[in-house]
Amino acid sequence: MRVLLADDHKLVRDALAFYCTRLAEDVEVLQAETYGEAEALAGNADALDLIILDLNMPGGTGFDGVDAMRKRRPDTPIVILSGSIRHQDMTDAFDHGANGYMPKTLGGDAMLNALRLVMSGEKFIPAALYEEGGGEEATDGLPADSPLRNLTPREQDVLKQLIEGKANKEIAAVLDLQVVTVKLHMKGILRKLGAANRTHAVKIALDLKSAA
Amino acid sequence: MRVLLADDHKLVRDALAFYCTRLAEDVEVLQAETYGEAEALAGNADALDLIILDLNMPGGTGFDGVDAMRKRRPDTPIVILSGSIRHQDMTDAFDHGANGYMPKTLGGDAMLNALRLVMSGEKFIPAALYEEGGGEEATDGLPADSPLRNLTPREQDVLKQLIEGKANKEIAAVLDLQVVTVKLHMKGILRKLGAANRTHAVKIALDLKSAA
DNA sequence: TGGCAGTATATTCTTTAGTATAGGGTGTAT
DNA sequence: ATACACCCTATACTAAAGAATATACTGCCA
Repeated sequence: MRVLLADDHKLVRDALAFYCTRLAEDVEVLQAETYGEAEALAGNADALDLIILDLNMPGGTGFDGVDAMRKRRPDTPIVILSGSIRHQDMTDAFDHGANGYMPKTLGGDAMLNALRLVMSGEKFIPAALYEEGGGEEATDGLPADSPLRNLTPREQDVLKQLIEGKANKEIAAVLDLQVVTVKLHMKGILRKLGAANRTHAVKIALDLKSAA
Repeated sequence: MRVLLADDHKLVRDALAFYCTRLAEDVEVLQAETYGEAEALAGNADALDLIILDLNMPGGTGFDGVDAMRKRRPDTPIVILSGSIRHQDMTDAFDHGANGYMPKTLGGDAMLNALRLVMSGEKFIPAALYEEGGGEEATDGLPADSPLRNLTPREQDVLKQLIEGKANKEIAAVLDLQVVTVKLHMKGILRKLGAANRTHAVKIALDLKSAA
């Protein structure tokens, strides 16, 4: 049995590789540190029984690596590894053809069994995905654990303007601030939402709202 | 290890019991033909590692049997067996505290691995449940007069990446273009959507899509 | 065959976005 | 009283976005 394992953290790779050796009698684990390496390995390897991809790797552009891998290996089960349990990430993963989404918080036995399940042709959907859908809403329509709740009032003001597509200068004019101050709050928003830039922040914020 | 197995069809019970014996070294399977029998067994048995309940048993009134069993055994994983893959049944099952929902169409290996997964503390959610919600759209579902239709194919490619929050450099990498070319298409997008900047364009595009 | 739309690239430029660091002003809770 | 979180501003810098112009290749249509 051959497993392709891609993660930029050596520690995670080692732990995962150890689990993988317990999947069957003879398991060969091919390790990759980047999407590029992973694709190269996937191109060379004769047969693969399982592909494990970390979602956040340097040089990785979201789900493009997943798409590329799915295209290259249409029939090999792909499991997405992720540190987050963001609802959107999970649905995105399955929309991009993944066969499983494994939070790194998953325990060893559960992880092992999840991998077995995927290899037997089923999909592994973490309970968090379902529970999010059935969760109750707070009074203003946002889930209690929404990252949007972590924003300070001023940051929420800025975010509201940002979603309208306004530039920093315009936001500053509306809120009667200096542009530097808008940038300050913007930085807080990007950090708290885990966004790489303002446009990304808009997507994340709208996803969170529509999910609520 | 002790498993409680309730199903009114002897054939199903026998098949399941055989699978259960493969779950571990020494497995004791307690079989029940009705909810009443199952509850009696659950009351007597000292320890149970897994409970498997058929959804449609004579005398069974929907999920009442599940509720009763959950109340009697708050910490034992319960897997619901069902011939149907009705979406409502699945969500109901999880709402009533089930740890898994197994369609009888599930293959042997997959079934075995699903049971293992549940016993390791996770939930087993069949892919059918998710796929119901995440159904794909055959066409893009856009109105014929949508401004999005005025975009050239390449501009739509760029817009798609833009909505993901990607920077020009990243978009260029994904589409195998130079950054200047991305900017070219970007300018076309901004003009055709009447957007002042890329973030504004995302808002407009998402508004148009959600309105469709 | 010439015009046209779409695609792609290069160069140059100005503006905006984003990071970093530093400072000072509120409150409020311990 | 003194931390702490939030808020506002300033300076300085790098990176990215966006505009403008020019060149060039394709396919298509009249």
